[in-house]
Amino acid sequence: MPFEPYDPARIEAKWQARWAAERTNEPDLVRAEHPFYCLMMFPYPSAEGLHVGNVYAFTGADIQGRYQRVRGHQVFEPMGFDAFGIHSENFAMRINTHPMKLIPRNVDNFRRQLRMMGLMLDWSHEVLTPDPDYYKWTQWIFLQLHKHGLAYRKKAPVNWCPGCHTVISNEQVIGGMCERHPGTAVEKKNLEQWFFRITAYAQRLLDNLDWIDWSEVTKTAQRNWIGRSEGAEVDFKLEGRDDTLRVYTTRPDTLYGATYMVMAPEHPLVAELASPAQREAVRAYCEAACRLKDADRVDAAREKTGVPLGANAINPATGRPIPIWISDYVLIEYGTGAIMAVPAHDQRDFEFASRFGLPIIQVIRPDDGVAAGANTREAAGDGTDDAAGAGTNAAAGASSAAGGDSFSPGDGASPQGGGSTSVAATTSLTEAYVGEGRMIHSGPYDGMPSLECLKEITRDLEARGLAKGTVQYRLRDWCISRQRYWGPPIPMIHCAKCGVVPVPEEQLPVRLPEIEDFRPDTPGGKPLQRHKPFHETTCPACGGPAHRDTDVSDNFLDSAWYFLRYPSARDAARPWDPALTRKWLPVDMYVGGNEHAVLHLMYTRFLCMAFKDMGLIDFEEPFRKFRAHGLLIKEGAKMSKTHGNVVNPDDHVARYGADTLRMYLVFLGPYSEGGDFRDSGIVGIRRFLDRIHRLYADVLGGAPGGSAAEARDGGAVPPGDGDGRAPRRGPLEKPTAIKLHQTIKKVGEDIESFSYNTAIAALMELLTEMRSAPALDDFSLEAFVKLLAPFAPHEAEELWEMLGRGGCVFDGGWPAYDPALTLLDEVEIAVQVLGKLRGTVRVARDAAQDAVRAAAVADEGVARHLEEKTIVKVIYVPNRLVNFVVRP
RNA sequence: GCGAGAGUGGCGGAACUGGUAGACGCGCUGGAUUUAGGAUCCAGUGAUGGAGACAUCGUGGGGGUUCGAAUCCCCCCUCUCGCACCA
Repeated sequence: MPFEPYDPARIEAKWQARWAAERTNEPDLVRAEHPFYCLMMFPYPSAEGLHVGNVYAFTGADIQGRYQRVRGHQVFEPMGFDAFGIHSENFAMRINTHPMKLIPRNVDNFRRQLRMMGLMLDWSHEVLTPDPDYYKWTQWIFLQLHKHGLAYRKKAPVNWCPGCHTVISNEQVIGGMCERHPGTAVEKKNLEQWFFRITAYAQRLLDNLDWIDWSEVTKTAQRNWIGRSEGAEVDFKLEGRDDTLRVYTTRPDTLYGATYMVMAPEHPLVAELASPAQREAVRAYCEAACRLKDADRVDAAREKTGVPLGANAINPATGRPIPIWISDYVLIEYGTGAIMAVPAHDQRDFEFASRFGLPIIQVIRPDDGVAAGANTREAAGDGTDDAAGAGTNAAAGASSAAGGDSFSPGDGASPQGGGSTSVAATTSLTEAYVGEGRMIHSGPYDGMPSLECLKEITRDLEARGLAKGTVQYRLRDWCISRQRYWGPPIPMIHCAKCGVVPVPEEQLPVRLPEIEDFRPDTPGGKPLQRHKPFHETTCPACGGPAHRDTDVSDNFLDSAWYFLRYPSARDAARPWDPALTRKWLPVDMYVGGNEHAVLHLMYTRFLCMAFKDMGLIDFEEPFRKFRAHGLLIKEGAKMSKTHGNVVNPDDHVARYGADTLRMYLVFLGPYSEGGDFRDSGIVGIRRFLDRIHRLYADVLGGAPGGSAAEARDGGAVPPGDGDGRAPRRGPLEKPTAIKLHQTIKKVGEDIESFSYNTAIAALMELLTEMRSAPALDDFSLEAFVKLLAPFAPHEAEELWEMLGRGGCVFDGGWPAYDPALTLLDEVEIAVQVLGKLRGTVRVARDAAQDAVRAAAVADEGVARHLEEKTIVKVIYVPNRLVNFVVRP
C-alpha cells in the first residue's frame, strides 16, 4: 500500500515540526485583513504540568480559532503564563526552591505539552507575567489608576488569611474561608492598604451586561456579585439629641413596622450613644464582635446576639420612640452600618425580635386571593377588618425582653416607650412576611398596595427632608496590596516629608529584588521590608531618605490586562501599540472557566472602562464574546490530587494521540456543561480516526484490500469494478451527497454554538455513509477533511497532503453547502392514530395532505386501527407526521 | 435561605419552534474473517409479554393543557454550581 496506516505519533510530530518551521500559526498582525483574536485563559504553570482541565479549555477555544481560520480569517491565538502570585510562591516554599529558578522549568514543560496538543498557538507573542518587561507595565497601570484617583490608600477592615500571611480580596473569600486554604478562616484586620475604585464603575459594569455577548451563567454571577439594590436612606432623630441616625432600607413601605434600630458594633456613634448603665455591656459586646472570625459571624444559622444601647430614636412615621440595639448581624461595610428593624417583614429582624422580646407589628397584609400558604396563620381572619380587629398588645412581648436573656437591660431600655399605644401587633406571625400586599397599621397609607406605598412614602419623607432615595451595591473596592514577595512591587514611595509619592514612570520597572529568604512568615516583617537595599530609597520629590512600598500587587492585576499586551508583546516602548490594538481588539472570542466570573472577568472589565476613560483605548468591553466551558469530572467525581483521579494528558497522548484526546474531550458532552471523562470511551474516537485514515488510504492509494473492503463482499453488493472494493474515485451518488451537505451545514452550526459533541457525531455518520458509498468525488474527500480539521488538526493536514493538495488545510477555505442538497427527496412520515404511532409511510417531500393521507390509510398497521372508527379530524404536519383523531 | 442550571437505556449523552424518544459513542450479544486476537468488518441491543407479526409501558414523582408533551403550566423530590445576616 502506498500509504502507511494511521500512526498518530509519527503524524503529530511531523506536523508540529512543520507548523513551527513554516510559522504557520503566526499571522502577520500588521497586514491581516480579516483579523480574529481567539483568546484562552493563560495558565499558571504548575510543577505538575498541564492539567487535563486546561487541555479541555484550550481545545475548546482552539476549535473556534481553527474553524475561523478555515473560514478565511487570520487568527491570532496567543499564549502566556501567569507565573506571578501566591500560588507559585507557596509551591516554591514547599519544595524550598526560589520561584525564579522554578518558573523556567515549569514553563518549559508547559510549552512542550501545549505544542503536543496541537494548539494553533502563536509563540512569537508569548507573555510571562514575572518578566520585568511585562510587570513594568503592570506597575505603569497602577500609576495611571493612581493618577486618575482610582487607586487610593485607606485603613479598613480587610481579610487577612493566616495561611497566606497576607491580605486577600473579597472575591477570594469564600464563606469566610480563604479560597486557597479551605480550612482556614479569614480574619479581619484593620490595615492600611491600596484599593482600586472598582465601585465607581458598578453601574456601568452592570449596565453593559445587558448587551455584551457572554454566557448567561457568567452574566448572572456578575449581576449577583455587583448586587445592586434600590432603597432609601432615612434619618431617624435621636431622642434627647440634635443629631440623627441614618439607615439604609430597601423597604421604606414598612416604616410603620420599624419597632427598633440596630447598629453594627463598629459604628462610630456606638460609644457615644451608649447610656452610662449600658456602656460596659456595649463595650464588651463590641470587643467580642471584633474578635469573631468572619466565618462565624457570617453564619446565618447562628443565633442572633445583641445588646441595647440604652438610647432611643424616633420613628419618623409614628413619632414614637424605639430602642437602639447593637448586633453583629448588621454589617458596617454595607449601607450606613445601621438599620431600622421591621421584624414583621424581615426574617433576620424577626428572629432577633423573637429572641429579645421586641414588638412585632405587621404593616402589610397579603392580598386577598394570595394563597393561604402565605406565612401568616391568620391570613384569612385578618381580612375581616383591619384596624381594630387584631387588637393584641405588643406590650406583653416587650416586657418579657427585660428579664429574659444574657444582658441586663439597665435603665431606659424599655422598648416601645411604655405600652400606652394601642397598636395592634400580630403575634400570630410565625415568620416574617416579606411579600407584597396591602398596608395596614400605617396611618394614612392603610389600604394602599405596598408597592405603591413604597414610592409614596419615600416621596413624602423626601419632601420632609428625612430621606433620600439611593442605590447601593454589594460590590466593594478591590484591595490589591499583598504582603508577599512573588509579585510586582507596588511602585510607590513613602516619604516622611512628602507623604506617598509615585515612582516616576521613567524609573519603571521597580525591580523585584532576588532575595534568598522570600518567605512571608519569617520574623522581621514582610520579605521586601526585610531587604534593606530595596526598602530604603530616596524620595523622587524631595530627594530625602524614603521607603519603598513593600507590598506587591494582587496576582489578578497581572492577568487583568494580558490580552492587551499579546499583540504588542515585543514592544519595549509602550504597553500596547495603538494601531495594533485598534486592529485586533476587543478580543473576538474568549473561552474559559466560569470560576473566574467575579474575579478575573470583573477586574478585566473594570480596567478596560478605566483605560477608555483615560483615553488609552477606544473600547470599554474587552471581549466581544465570552463563553464559559463546563467542568470536567472523572467518573462522576471531581478530579483532584486527593481523589487520585487526575488524568494526565501525556499518558493519553502517548497511548492514543493528541487528535484522539482532543476529540474525545469535547465529545464527552456539551462544552458549556463539561463532561465525564471515562477511560473506557476514548477508544471510540481512536477507532473513528483509524477508519478515516483507512478510507483515505484505500480510496487514494487505489489499492484494494484492507479489511473494510473484505467485509463488504460478505454481505452488501460490491461496487463491482474489478477488485476495488473500497469506494472508487468518481461522481457522488445522491444519498451520499445529501448526507455530505447536511453535515457541512450541521458541523458549522454546531461549532458556532459550541456543540462539539453533536458535530463529531455528525462526522461519524457521514463517515459511515462515505465508507459504504460506491464512489467518492474530490469535493467530498476535501470537504470531510476540512470539517475534521478544527477537531483533529494533525490528521487533517496529513489527509490533505495525501489528497495531494498543496499548502495548509487551514488555508483551504470552509466548504460551502448547497441548501437544495440538504433536503431529502423522499421523507418518512409518522402515522398516528389518536396520538399513538401506528406506522410510517414514505412519500415525496412536501407531498400534499391528500396523498399522504391516502398512503397512510393504505398502510396495513394503520388500517387496523381505523377499522370501525370515524375519523373526526386529521392533523398533518408536512414532512413530519399525520395524526388521525377517531371516534368509535 | 436566595439565584442559576440539570434529572432521558447498563454508561456518557442526542432530540429544531410541542410532532416517529434514545442520534453518536462506550459496553454487551450474535455472526464474518482470522493460527489467534483485547485487531477489523457486519448485524442486533429501553423494559415487559409473545414463537411471531404485534401489544402495553417508558424521559425524577404527582396533576394539568393539547389531536399529540422529554419539551408548555402547577405542586413535590433529588443533584450540581454560584451567592449567602448586603437590610
